[in-house]
Amino acid sequence: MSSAKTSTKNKAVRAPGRATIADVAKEAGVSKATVSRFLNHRETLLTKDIATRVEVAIAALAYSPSPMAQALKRGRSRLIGLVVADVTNPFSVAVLRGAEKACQDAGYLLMLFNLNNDRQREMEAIEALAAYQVEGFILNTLGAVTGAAAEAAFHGKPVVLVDRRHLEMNCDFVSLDNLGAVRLAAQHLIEAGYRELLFVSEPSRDVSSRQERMDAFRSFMNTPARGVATALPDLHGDTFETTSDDHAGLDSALLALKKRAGTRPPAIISSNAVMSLRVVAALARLGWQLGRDVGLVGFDETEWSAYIGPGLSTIAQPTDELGRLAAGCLIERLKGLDLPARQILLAGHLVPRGSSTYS
Amino acid sequence: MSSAKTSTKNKAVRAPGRATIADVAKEAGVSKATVSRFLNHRETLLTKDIATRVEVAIAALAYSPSPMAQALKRGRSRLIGLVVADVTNPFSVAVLRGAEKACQDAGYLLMLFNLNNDRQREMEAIEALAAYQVEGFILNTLGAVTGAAAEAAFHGKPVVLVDRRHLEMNCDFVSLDNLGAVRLAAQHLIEAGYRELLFVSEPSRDVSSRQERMDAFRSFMNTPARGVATALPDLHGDTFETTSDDHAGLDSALLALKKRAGTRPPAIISSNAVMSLRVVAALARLGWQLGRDVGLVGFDETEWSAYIGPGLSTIAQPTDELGRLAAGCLIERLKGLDLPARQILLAGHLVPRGSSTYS
DNA sequence: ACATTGACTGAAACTGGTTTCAGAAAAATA
DNA sequence: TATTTTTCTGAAACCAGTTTCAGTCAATGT
Repeated sequence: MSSAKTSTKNKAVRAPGRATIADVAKEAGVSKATVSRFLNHRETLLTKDIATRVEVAIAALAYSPSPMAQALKRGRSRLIGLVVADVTNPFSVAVLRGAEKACQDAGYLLMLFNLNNDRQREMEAIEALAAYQVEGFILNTLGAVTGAAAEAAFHGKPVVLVDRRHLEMNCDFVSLDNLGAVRLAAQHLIEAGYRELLFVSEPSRDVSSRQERMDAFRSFMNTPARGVATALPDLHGDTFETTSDDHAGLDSALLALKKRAGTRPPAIISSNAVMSLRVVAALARLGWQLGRDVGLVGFDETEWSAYIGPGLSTIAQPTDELGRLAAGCLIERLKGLDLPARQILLAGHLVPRGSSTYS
Repeated sequence: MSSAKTSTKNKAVRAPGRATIADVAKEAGVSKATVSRFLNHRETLLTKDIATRVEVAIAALAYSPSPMAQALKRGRSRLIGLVVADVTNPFSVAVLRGAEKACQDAGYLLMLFNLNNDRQREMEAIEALAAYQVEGFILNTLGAVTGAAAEAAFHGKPVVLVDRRHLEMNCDFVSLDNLGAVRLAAQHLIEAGYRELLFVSEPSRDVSSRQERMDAFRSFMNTPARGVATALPDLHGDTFETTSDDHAGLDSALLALKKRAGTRPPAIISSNAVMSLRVVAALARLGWQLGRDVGLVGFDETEWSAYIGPGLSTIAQPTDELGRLAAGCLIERLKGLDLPARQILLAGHLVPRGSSTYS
């Protein structure tokens, strides 16, 4: 048994690459199977003597098993695929961050794919990630991959949708409670004294969260009993969608809003941070003062919200929590729990600032 | 030869998972080796007849090879590891985006690891990525992994540093031309009429870009001949470092600055977007008006820069280009080119706005 | 003291590819 | 036509692990 000891050091030369399980086995004078057992079942089914021998060998060679090889045999790669429509969106990044943290804690690594808002790339992304045997997907996308194609690509692997739901897909969904959030924003503006409201959004087609927010706004404005404000005959709301290049359209929509409002300043709800900035830019073009000439509440709290003009009132989303929950849902399923599809809606909260102060 | 045709359809049942090379081989009535040859050398060394048979089989089974298995055998995984100190930093995200694009174009996928500014995690990150056989690293980190440990972890794989250089590492480095950028900012403020300058930065220890910017500022202020302004006896500059929780410290530094400046408004250069916001917050606490009471030029152009107060003057970094170049450098090396370590410094440009208008 | 049981361990097969090696068929040469 | 060469293909080994299977050995039962 001590004959192996003689040749302890003369084969550590294998220049490149890392030590393999075979190296460890040789070093410890045992079989690959035993080393593998040590790795996976260490306490049970291994003699203390041999276990320590393997342990020493592993330490000596600084061995760590190749996840690639493990993935190949087990089919489990400890990888989670994250597809984001647009990394530039601070919301996406915040979610990404939460998800990344949860994954790290659970021993998973994230593979990232950014679509750059290109629908074409969605299928590509999912296939690329699937090829790498990711065990599950977190999707914040346009939903271009549906039906049979999706089934094939996901191949039974769990999927969690964040912020944007795809109706055809029966899977977990984690998002802001858009209905409640819109109500929060509208209620706040009404209580602040504004009567003429406009909800502005980027094109809502194919993006469920935008649709939900617009629908929620319309429904809120049409409901006779509006909480605190039951009898406000002069209250009126409208919605407006605009693409990122159509400055003129946005400007004229705002002018029309002003005209409708008469002497009283109107107010705007913008559907996300990108949209908020576009509104702020439009107001700058028109020479209107935020808060004085027009009220504004924007979805998405950011680090800069407080410093735009008199401070931008926002609906803050629990982004970190959303990301963590998304990853959490996925990991639960990866542990084998066979739950029905869940919808998790988290409440947002209002951060009132100068932009929604009627004066 | 046509006997194989009879059993074309009866084994397509293998419920889960994707088709393997063995399936394709069976379907086409050839060996795995032949299929592999088709995949890798299609034109050469394969009869036209057989090639088409394989091609058809591949199409029929919607086969695509497993990158995992390929990685295992070849040692090449088509994966690039990206380690970011802090995904919340818009600069990091912008770089990430550029890098991701370049990687996609070259057929690589990014594996992302976020350190959340935790030095401890850096080694962890690199080892995790190395375990997955990433072919190279793009690092925007604290540089906690050095010397022998680094050698072992990187194992000869190419590394590109972005924005933050680690002196001990001899590898490609892509960054803003900090010297030029600082000069741009300072020159601009001086020309605008400011005479008392303060460079504020987050703690510069271990972050080369912050050090370089501070050094550049000091050296610029000490140089007798300052371009346009040769004889400005009242010109004076100072630097200040502050942690993110020390509001009071920043406030008093600004008060001291104001005192030094006397009747004339002083000006500030902030070393990145995060710092800019902290300065803006401090100014809000002190009740000072940006531009009127104090000038400000901040590093990093963002979507919101234009809307902070009278508009925040910035030094815009070519972030997208930085990311693309970083990935590009790496991919070049992966193609086998054996170049010496390069330093690529890109010029920033000034975006003047209201915050640096002396009035 | 002998049979049976149980606990450990190693050899070998397997994951899904690539590559070497050697053999068969076809083409080129004598 | 016989021999050599070339071209193409398949069997098998390999990558780095896991898992099954069968066998060794000591401990227990009778």
